[in-house]
This record gives sequence, C-alpha cells and structure tokens, in this order.
Amino acid sequence: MRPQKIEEQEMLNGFAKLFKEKGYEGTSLAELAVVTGLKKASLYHRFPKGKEEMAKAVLLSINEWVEKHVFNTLTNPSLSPEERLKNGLQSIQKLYDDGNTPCLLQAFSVQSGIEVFHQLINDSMSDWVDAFTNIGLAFDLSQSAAKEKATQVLIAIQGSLIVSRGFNNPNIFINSLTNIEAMYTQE
Amino acid sequence: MRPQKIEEQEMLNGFAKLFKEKGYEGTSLAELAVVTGLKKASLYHRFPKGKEEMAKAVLLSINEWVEKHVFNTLTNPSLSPEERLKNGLQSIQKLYDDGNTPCLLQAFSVQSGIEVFHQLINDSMSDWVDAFTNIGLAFDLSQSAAKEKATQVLIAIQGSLIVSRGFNNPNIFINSLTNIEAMYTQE
DNA sequence: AATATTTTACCGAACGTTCGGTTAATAAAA
DNA sequence: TTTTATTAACCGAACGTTCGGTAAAATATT
Repeated sequence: MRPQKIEEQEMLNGFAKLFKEKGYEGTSLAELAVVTGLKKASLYHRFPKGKEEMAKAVLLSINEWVEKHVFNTLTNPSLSPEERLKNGLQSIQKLYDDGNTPCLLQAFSVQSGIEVFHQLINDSMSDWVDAFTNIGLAFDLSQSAAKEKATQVLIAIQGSLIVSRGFNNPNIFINSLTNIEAMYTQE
Repeated sequence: MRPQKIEEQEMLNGFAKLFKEKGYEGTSLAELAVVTGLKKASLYHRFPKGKEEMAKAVLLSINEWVEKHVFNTLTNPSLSPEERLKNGLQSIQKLYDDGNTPCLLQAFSVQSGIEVFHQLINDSMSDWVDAFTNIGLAFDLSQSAAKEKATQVLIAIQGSLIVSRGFNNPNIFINSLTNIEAMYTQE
C-alpha cells in the first residue's frame, strides 16, 4: 500500500485554519488542496463526500480536542475546583491561540446553509455549557445558578473573540478569560 | 424620467437580510436580485461597483440607523441616565429583532477578505464602545472604568447573539440585555 | 530472490454549474 | 426627443465534483 503524502490530522489542521478564517463558503477546494500539498482530486480520495465531509471532519476533530483538553480538565475530580478552572481556561486560551484565531462554530454558524452544521453547533455549545455548569456546581452554586453562569461564560468567550477580532486586539480575549476566572473565585 | 421599481432603502433592507444570514461570500448576486425584484443587470445600474458597493451601502445604512436610534438615545442629554440606557437597549433589541437576526458585523468579519470591511467593522465597534462609555460616565464611573464596562457590554451583545443563534433561543439575547441594564443600575 | 498481482494514493483533465460582471437594446416617463 | 430605468443575452473565470489512468508500496507466486 502506497504511503500517504500527508496524515489525516495534519490535513484537518490545515483545513481548520482555512475554515476558521474564511468560513465554509469562503474556503475553496483549490485552497484546501494547496494547504495539504495534494491535488483537488486527491482530496476526494480522502474525503469521498467532498467539501462538506471535510468541514464535518474538522468540526469533529476540534470537538475531540476540546473534549480532551478542556472538558476533561474542567471536570477532573482529582483537582480542586480552582485548579480545574484555571487549567481549563488555559486550554481555552490555547485553543483560540491567545485570541488570534476565530472560533469555528462562529465561522460555520454564518452562512453555509447546511443543516447538519446547525445541529453540530448546537450540540457543541451544549457541551460547553455542561462543562462549565459542572465547575459552577463545584463552586457550590445551585444547579440553575451554575447553568446561568455557564451560559454567561460561553457568551463571554464567544463575544470576546468577536470583539478581539473587530479591534484586532487579542488582549480583549485574554482579559475576558481572567474575568471568567474571577466570576467563580470572587463571588 | 422613468420611476424606479424599488427604492434604495427597500433594496438595502433586502440586502441586509441576506448578508446577515449568509455572509458576504455566501450571498450571490442572483439572490440579491431576487430579493429586490430586479434583474442582476439592474443591480449594476443602481450599484455600479457591484456586490462590494451593495455590501458597503448596507453597512453604512445600518450604521446610520444605529447612530440615530441607539447612540443618539444613549447620549441624549435631556433624559436621565437610567432612561437613556433603557431606551437605548430597547433600540438594540429592535435592531437585532429580539435576538432573531444576526449581527452584520459578525457576518462580515468572517471571510470576505475585503480589507475595507475590516476598517468599517473596527470603526463601528469603536462607536459602540464610545456610546456605552458615555453612559458609564453618566453613571459616575471613571473614564477607564466606563470604557472597560462598555467593552464588556459589546462583548455581551455580540456573544449573546452568537449563543442565541447556536441554541436557536433568542431569550438568551433578551436576558443579556437585561443583565446589561443591571450592570449599570445595580453596581 | 525475482516476478506478477493486488491495493491504495495520487493526479491531469474535464465535467456541468454558478459566480460576479458587461453590453446592447427596450420601456417608460419628462 | 431626451433621459433614465430596466432587462435579455452574454462573458470569462472560478466553483465543487468526477473520471480515467498513473505511481508506489504490500502481498502472493514462482
């Protein structure tokens, strides 16, 4: 069996960069091909269902990373709530490259018109809220208060990414992460 | 002189709907034509520089609406700070159709690659921060505290629009507006 | 060890479609 | 008649996708 020129995960990383910056419709197969070093036709050998399959694979790949590095940290029972929160936020900071990289959920929630994406976005956001609800409970909040605060956290993350990008100032995102930590430790 | 089939403002309203939902690249000239009732070629009579001019016109049109209905209200010296804030937030709620309509700045900040847009987005966001900084000063905050809070407000608006859309639940946006009011009146 | 077969990875070229944009002619009011 | 608004027809380029065939490694046969 002939060896692959590039491994799947490497392809997905390249895809992710494009999709995050340019959205689904804004990213062309020509660009997706260039970023992998393969030709357009070869992409269809790897992803027979085409562009939509590539995008879905990127979404799932990022979801896995988040599951592993963010959610697992936030809910790690062997750490104190303070440590879980701090480490989880650090992973989030890394996920968005210190505020320099847009969120794929945002990029895909605009346009694309593809229905499956809406469901994946909805599910993914639910996971975020669940993870932060868990942290809220660890800080002795009531179930409803924990969920309310978790929603505020998701809003702060998403909003600060937007505003950071608008002002071209990643510090706005970084500051928001600090504020989020304070929302739990100082209230 | 032959009369126009549709007035400019009506066209812009139709354009806005499309651009907000589908983004810049995601919206085709064919769709822009359908929504106006004109043919593609006619769009070029009205907007000789094409799609980019149409998009820019929509941005400016919305900026004008916001200037008039949101910023002027927030800074209206003949009202109390509480009333200015309340009325301004009501206009914002209307602007985003109770959380059912995405923000054009978001839709255009993804993809598009057109440099002029970045500047317009940056300028527009600056106006938002300035307006809410003004309200913060009216609530006796220091300049820096007012600006800091204004940034938080913009983040909350943008973030809650994203999350509302993700969960297909406009109430999240409505609640955020309520929280924003409380940020000034209860602190 | 050498050869033939199979399997997988890749790619050049073209597909039909849609993109944003243009041109030349028509329709309608002043 | 002049001026403006509209449009049918058209354009080159790019889109996502498909297909026939090649390149290269693994396996089976001699």
